[in-house]
Amino acid sequence: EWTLRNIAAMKKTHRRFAFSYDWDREVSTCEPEYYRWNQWFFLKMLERGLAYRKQALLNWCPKCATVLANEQVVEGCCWRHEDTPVEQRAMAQWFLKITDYAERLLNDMAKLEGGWPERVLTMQRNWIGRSEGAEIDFHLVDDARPIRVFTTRVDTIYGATCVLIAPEHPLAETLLDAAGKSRAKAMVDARAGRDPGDIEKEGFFTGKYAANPFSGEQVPIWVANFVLMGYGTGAIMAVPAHDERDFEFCRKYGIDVRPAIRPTDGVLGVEPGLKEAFTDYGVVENSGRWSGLPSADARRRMAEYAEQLGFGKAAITYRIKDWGISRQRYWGTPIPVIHCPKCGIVPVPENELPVLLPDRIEITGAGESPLASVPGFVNVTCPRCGAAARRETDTMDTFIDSSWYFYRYCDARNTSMPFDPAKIAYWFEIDQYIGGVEHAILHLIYSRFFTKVMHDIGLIRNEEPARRLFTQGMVIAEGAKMSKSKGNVVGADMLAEKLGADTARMFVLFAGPPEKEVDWRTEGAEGIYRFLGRVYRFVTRNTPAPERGGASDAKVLRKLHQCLRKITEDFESRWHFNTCIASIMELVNVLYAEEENLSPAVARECSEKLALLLAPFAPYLSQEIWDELGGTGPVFRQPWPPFDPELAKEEEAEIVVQINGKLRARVHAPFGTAKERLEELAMEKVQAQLEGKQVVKRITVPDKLVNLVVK
RNA sequence: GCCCGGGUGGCGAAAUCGGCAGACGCAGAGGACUUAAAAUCCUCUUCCCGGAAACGGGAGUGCGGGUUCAAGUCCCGCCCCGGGCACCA
Repeated sequence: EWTLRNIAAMKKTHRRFAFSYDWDREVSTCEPEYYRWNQWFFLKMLERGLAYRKQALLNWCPKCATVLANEQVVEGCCWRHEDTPVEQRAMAQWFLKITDYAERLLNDMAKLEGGWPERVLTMQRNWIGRSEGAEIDFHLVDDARPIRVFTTRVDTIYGATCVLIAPEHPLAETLLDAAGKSRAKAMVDARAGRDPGDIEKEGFFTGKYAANPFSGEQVPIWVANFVLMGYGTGAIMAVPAHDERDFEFCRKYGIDVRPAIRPTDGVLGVEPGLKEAFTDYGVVENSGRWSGLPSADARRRMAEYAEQLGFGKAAITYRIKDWGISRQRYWGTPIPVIHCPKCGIVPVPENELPVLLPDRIEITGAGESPLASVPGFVNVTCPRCGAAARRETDTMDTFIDSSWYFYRYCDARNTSMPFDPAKIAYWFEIDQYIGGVEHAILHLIYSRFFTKVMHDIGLIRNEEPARRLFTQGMVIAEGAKMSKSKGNVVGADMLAEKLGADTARMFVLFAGPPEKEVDWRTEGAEGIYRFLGRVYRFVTRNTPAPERGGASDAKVLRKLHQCLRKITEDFESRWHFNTCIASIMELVNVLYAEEENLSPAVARECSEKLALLLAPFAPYLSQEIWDELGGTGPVFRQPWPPFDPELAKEEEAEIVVQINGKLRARVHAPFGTAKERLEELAMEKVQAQLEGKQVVKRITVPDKLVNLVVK
């Protein structure tokens, strides 16, 4: 940060530089003041209908004894306990309506293009999962009740040969007999915690029929285990001829496969020759008045038609679901509401915030929040009617804390607001944010959501938190990601203990570019230790520097300024600190080689610059050297040293001479030597190899290369 | 299955815009210093062929093609590894 600030100041470009570090080490999110503002935000959202409570099937981690958000379930397991499958539990829980923001979260990604890694944007796009289609009502033949299905391909509706509902679909309750219900229940249970790819498609006929509103045709209604209640309407029309999953299902149960789309340049597939579903767009066929239309037109017009006749409409479905924030943990911000038997859900008045955690509690892990067993916390009076009431005992997901901590940074001691909007207007957006990819669809989507909510409340002007995002690679130790929560960070600590913090830090930076994943090995660390020793020895034996001739001064100064240039440029752009360190090593190697011919002034200059160059990588040694040299104060108070492009310039250009693209020789010439002269020099040099050949073409890149094409 | 990354010496890696492949470091070999060892300093270290050596020649960036005077880098087709998403209708 010191280096970047200084470079920015030097170039007078970036006026502001804000950096974010791991939040739970910086702003303390478990302080009463932080709770207060978490709760304040929650109440604002409640006011706006963005926070709500509902009974739902939720992901439950038995180890954490709490529910989790969808984003926190990884391959059917808890994100903190990767081998513990989550269970489904029906509970009343608090949600934040992130789905209201799905469209904006998606559209505003255009602003992040270029500044955020494409990978992260793609992951968010997939997670939001916008899908355009139509909702269409099929009607029960018996009593005309509608079954609403979602489809992206209305154009295939004449090929629908059955309607499939999810086993937990509300209609199942009324359509099925006792045996059917228990089969449906078994399907739901069999699905829990398993990889969907491993589950075979299964279903059974409900005995009922529904009418296709377009064709009037009556098709059977089946319960199918691969239809998800949580997506779309929980019911689909199966078009086996044009959907792979439907095809597999219908073939298995002998349900009709009937084509309704033909390839644009082909013919309609006809039974029984159909071996697989044709899922591309094409031309609508066998579909009454719609036949002959291209798929894209039919999709649009059929949705409009359904809307006119009142049995459907164009619809957009998102994969993202509302953010479940209730946790049955002790450690978290209490959700500031009171349940009154008369008034229902009553928000805690703002002047009573923050609601704090009780001190003495017992953690039972019994499935209810630990707070529920503290009568002094639970038993309250309703702020509205004064009747005896119960305080909400769930606490908030800690991802709430991390969603806005970086705003709090700018005004951490404010006690009348979460922060002063004027300060945020000055600092934000964040110029550069740094974090791991593992947060692509967790923290990085939540904090974008929070930013938009705060914008809508009128607190901030920016609609995105960070202009640029850098995702550092993970450190892998014994095949597992190194992390605080896993507690396997010992490698780095032990290295620091053995070879010092400077060596440990520099070794990690030297291992590879920061965006790349690294396997944790300590084998090369001695090399860094040795290098730091070499630096220290050079400085100490040259302070004061002995009187010597300066024959190598120019050469050494050139290397020094090349190194300064390299690091300055790299800090501004790529952050490839491994090559920065390599270039300091090169400099030190030159210093060792040329030491005997170094004037005292240049030796001194190099020592000073080494202290500054090393400061970002090895701060302790750097300060040590700085003191040794008689420098005052912290080395970090010094400005970053500018490089002199003139001094960094090579004396002469080295010109590569190629024959037919193969390296044959090198010649030296002053920079800017004319093309003709370079070619002359090159021909001269490789004369022997041109014997008996004819030069048909000459390609010359000034100051770089001459390529002779010969026959 | 779909969408991203990536594949370069014994190892970590470098080559930033199509222009010297392997910088820098680890490991290894040899030498200097030392009674000796450690530490330090110096030299060598992609592979193959020739040479006592200096050096010379050839091959080479996962595989097969292509574009170009010139390809690790661009294009087409494969293989392998890592990550993300995944009965999302």
